[in-house]
Amino acid sequence: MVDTQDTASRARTRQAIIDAAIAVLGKNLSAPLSEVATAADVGRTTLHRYYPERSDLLSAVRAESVLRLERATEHARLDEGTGAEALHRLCEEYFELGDVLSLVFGDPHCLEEVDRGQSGAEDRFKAVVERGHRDGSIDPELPATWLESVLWSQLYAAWSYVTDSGESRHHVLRLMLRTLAGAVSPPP
Amino acid sequence: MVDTQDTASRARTRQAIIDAAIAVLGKNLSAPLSEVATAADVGRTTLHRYYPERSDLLSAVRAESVLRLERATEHARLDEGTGAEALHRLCEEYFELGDVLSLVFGDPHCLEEVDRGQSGAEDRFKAVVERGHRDGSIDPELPATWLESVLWSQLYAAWSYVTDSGESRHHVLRLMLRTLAGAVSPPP
DNA sequence: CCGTATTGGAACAATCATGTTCCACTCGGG
DNA sequence: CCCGAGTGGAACATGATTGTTCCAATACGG
Repeated sequence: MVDTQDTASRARTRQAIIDAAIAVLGKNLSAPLSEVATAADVGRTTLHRYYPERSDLLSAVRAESVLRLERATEHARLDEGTGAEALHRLCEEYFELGDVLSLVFGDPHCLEEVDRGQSGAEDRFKAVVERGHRDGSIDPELPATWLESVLWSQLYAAWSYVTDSGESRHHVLRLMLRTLAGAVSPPP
Repeated sequence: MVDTQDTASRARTRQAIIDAAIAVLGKNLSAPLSEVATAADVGRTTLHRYYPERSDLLSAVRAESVLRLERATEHARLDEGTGAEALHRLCEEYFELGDVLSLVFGDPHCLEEVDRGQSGAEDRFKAVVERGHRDGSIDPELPATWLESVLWSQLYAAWSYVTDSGESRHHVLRLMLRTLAGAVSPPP
């Protein structure tokens, strides 16, 4: 924290470390730091230079995840169309985050962080669901908190399915959007 | 393995260890053995007496999980009614397994184990889904492998929701069965 | 081309989970 | 009541991960 300034070179290294950390720690949150270093194509010494303690790296990784989630949420334009349509777009955007999904899903602390970091993320989600309840696109018996769980678990399931079933991202995204649409829509 | 016999007392201790291990390792697969021992209300020494190495404990825990899954599967009477009804019953039964869900979901090795242990578990599941495709109760665009992912992720989400939202098991089960029913049924 | 910034490797201490051994305690069945 | 099965605690060795230090090599900008 001594110098907030990063030269171009340092910025690149720092980003490489974060990216590698998201990938490695996403698969296994208690993976050794040496693995992260290797994945980042960086010496373990260098890693410690940028993030002296493991917890520092974790904080940075969580912050980066929050950042990407915020951007994705913006892209989803949550206040347009029906509630269900908004959820649909939100899933499309989140799905693109790839490894971040595994990380956020596997790290209990991370979701709390998202709610604190992103101003009122939880409230915004709740608002979307309740709009869906009113406009008839979302089953009113399903509370926002439960749908949040469903959304995250499906995203995680879909991303895992991509990585270890070999199906194309696009195809799996279609599958997930279909099951999710069915899950939230009111029964006929 | 010297004596396959357990006295009543040893059997009780062994079971306490397994139960504690399922609970603790379900929350965190790389939790230290001392935590398992504490949760089982047993000395670390005793734990090592029953399961000399960590891998021995893991094997035993996986075996117990497979056993419980087998029993639950039997109770579900997979060959009765429509495919969707069979899935519905399967979820009800699996949901009762509680902590086992977290464990199986969090341990990649465990599901493979289930498939090897339980004779053709994967095939039986596939058969149910395909029956559902034919009888019109399950959307034919959703392959069995994807539905298996959805089922497990929803079970995990539901169980987590119970443990850290405080809602009653029964209520959450209802929520889950509703979202799952919507997810698998063909679109109107 | 020079000098500084950045890096990677080696060697080290500290910590923690694991696995082992030994011994004293106690609980329960005969 | 007594004896053995079962247990728990303490102490120890080991290996892996973490965090630190120092130094030589290299890359990069001026």
